[in-house]
Amino acid sequence: MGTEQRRVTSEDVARASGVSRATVSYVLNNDSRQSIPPQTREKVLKAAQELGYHPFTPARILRAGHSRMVLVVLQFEQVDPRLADDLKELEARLAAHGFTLIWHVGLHASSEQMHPSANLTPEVIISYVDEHDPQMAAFLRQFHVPILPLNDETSGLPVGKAQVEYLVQRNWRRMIFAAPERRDVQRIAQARLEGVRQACAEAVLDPPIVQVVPFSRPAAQEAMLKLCAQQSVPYAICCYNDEIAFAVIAALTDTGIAVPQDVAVIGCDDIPLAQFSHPPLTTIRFDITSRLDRFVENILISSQGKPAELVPPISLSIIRRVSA
Amino acid sequence: MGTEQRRVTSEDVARASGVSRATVSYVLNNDSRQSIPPQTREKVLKAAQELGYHPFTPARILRAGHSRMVLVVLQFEQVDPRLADDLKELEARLAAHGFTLIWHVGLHASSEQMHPSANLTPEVIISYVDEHDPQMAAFLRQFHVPILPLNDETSGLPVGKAQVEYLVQRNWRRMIFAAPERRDVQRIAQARLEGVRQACAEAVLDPPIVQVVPFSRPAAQEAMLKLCAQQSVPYAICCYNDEIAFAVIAALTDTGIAVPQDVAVIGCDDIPLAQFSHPPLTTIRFDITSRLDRFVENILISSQGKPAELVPPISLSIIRRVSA
DNA sequence: CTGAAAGCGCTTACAG
DNA sequence: CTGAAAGCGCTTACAG
Repeated sequence: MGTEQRRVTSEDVARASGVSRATVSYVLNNDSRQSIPPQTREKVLKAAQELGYHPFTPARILRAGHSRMVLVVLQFEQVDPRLADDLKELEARLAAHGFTLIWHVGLHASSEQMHPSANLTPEVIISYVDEHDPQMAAFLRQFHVPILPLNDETSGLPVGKAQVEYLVQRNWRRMIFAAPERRDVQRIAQARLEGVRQACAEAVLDPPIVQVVPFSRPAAQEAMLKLCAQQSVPYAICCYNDEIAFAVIAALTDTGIAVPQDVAVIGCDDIPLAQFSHPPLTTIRFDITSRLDRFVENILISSQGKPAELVPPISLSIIRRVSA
Repeated sequence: MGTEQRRVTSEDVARASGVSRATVSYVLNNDSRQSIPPQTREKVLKAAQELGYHPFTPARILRAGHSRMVLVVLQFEQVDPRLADDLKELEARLAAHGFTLIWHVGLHASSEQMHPSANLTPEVIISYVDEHDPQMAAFLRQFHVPILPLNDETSGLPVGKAQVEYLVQRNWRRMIFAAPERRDVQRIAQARLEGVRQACAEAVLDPPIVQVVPFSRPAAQEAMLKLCAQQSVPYAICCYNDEIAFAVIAALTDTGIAVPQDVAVIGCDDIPLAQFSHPPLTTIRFDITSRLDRFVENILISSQGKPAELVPPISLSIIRRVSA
């Protein structure tokens, strides 16, 4: 909308079709409590069409008092294709209740500061981010609406456990945890590491060695060299996620260590490229869909200002390929 | 906001601090044309704080007549980390002009239908999608605001050309184009292929063989086998993008063909994982940043309803690694 | 069946 | 310096 041309309003449509604004609204919203004669209806529809009228959303929201918008907040790095299926499903179910899904994709910390509520008016926030990060928490809070975490703590611990349990079952006895450098995922990384720790303890293994793996090929190789110095093969590496697993495998290859003969590597997320790694990556996949029913219920409950119920934990499955 | 509790309004703040709504607004918006005594200012600020007041955005927008929002529309699959840098930069520059960046991430065709303007009120749309797709075009049009394509046609042709020129320079004479199956990128894929064609013609080479590469490891290998049947090494493969390149390299490896000794592979995008492929992937990187100045200008111009100017083409650079 | 009117919450001329 | 009032565009009781 430019500064120049005035907005087309329902007033304009009313005038053009010779009825009142009320009637225009009734027709355009298909109000079932009114019985508008087909003739009038036609006139209104035609005028609206010709004038290119479309209701101005902010006025609608102001009148209604609610936006029927649900905001998904995530970090840029979290947008991976796996998520798409879940969000598609969520979007469809929400739509059935008249809600619409919108996004805030966090680019970096400072940008969160600048968005004064991003001019958005969601009724509920679905958070994929770490709400325990103070900056992020402040960002989420400024919307003054209920916040529903989708990836809660429960997705951390079980991942580490599942990785180790799979590896132990296949007779690997020495566990390494490949940690990321990225600061924004440290919390979830810690949770996964804790899962690895617990599973090691339960299997009566030594505690895992933690190795940070930088996300550049030379630096990753250097890290692996350091690891080799303190630990001889065979051992298994539980990676924070699939991207770290790619870095680990590349570094091992560069170092001349055979995967999975000498060292097993397991990732997490099952990104689309996982099948194309060399060797193909064994990894863990989340199944969020199973939690969606309860989750949608929670959104509806939250939008009415009532407290949401607990959501059952995410279920995991192992995608077995070659690397472990 | 629940059905239960009433929204806290500037009226409430005014009452609590014993001033008028006008004064509340002046204080909270730091209106420089008014000189409010510090005492009054304090009172208002304190009351607002205590009541947890925050202005209701839709009312603000209705009053102002504009939202100062810019909507970025892209497909889920297009959200890759490379984009983050560009959008960060764009966001920062827009913020300097009082504009805020919001997102619509398209999940699938049908979902576009359901979003009746997604309840959003952007002033300008930045489109990363294929506006020539009728469905997408309809979706974009329903916002009734100017649409600025960021990835225009110019990003297609030059990519294919750059790939071939690099390969020719390194003495590869036989070109293959590895095309994606995904329907949503066919248009841009065609443009890149056309670039490959033109560059081949210019270098007086045979026209490229087009090979569609499915995105699953066995299917990709099958495709490569088919290719091998009609073309013996050496040849070079220009991939639609890096993900296809991963699939191609995996398939070649499975087939026992050496990269880059027998076959060269070049991608496009320089995704973060490109460095970790086996062998490390040679690819092409976009530099959108250089176009950003003009682009931001266009956004400002468009928001005033004036026609935008042409944006200079994206510049490309080769990221040379091992695969080509 | 249709229209005049109120009101959602905000900002900003305008009058004092 | 401060307040009463208008108006952004919409929907929906309410009166006819």
